Amino acid sequence: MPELAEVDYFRKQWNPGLGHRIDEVLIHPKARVFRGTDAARLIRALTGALLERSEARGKQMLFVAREKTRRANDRAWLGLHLGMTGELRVEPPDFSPARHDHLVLRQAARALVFQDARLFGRVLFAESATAPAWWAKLPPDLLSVSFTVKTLADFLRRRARAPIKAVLLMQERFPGIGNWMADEILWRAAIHPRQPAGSLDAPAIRALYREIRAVCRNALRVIGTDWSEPPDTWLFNHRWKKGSACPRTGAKLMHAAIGGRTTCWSPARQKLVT
DNA sequence: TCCTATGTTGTATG
DNA sequence: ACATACAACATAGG
Repeated sequence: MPELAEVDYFRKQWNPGLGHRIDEVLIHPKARVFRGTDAARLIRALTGALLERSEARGKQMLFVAREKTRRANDRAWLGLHLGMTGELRVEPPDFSPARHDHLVLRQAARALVFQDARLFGRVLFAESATAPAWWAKLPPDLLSVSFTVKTLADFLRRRARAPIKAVLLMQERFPGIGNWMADEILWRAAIHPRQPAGSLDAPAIRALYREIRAVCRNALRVIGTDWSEPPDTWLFNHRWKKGSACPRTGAKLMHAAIGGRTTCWSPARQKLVT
């Protein structure tokens, strides 16, 4: 479910817990979301710690806590990835975790819950004075000044033979873009999802750059703020149901698997060019 | 029963 | 080594 804006929306669901102590940590230790993570150490470190702040970068979230017993500069770094079905929510403090509630941070006035039915999500953890590599090495935000037309063009050249739809899903360059955002971007830029990434000319690359930024901005503003329904001028509201019409041309939308993912496009405005 | 799902990753192949 | 394609992961819902 979660892409850039949905992730930021879920991150903010835990805002009521910032500035408050964690009294108890409850986990399902054998859940797949803890693969590669020392869950016992996570419990030890976060119990009694003060939850200070949070951030989101692409689809990755970070929660930073200060431990009582460690040196003043040390922090506990909790990374959360929501996978396909992860969600963050708040429950009353006496809440008991259900089957899919794999991590619960219990505080005096509330419980912060991470749920994930399909277990494609992930929990990361570190204790250190500076951010761990899995956070510090994340690629630059698509709305930051370091994502430029040249950055984009260089990446497309390296992935020249892959369909542009598959390339937009690569998190190493397009953090936060997922299946619906990729389709929305290509539809707005009038680029066919099967178009090889290396075959885009300079005007197409500029259009792609512009629409990547626009879709990120719009998604964060509309969905990321309060999960508002996007307007019908987006592809978003039409892409899920087969047989629906392109909101710009009125022509029938097409669906096919491209890059291993269900893809929706408007053949009336997205043409393969050779 | 079969198919689908807003994601990543390990592995095979070129 | 690098780029590409795809099965696998686990569960719920239509």
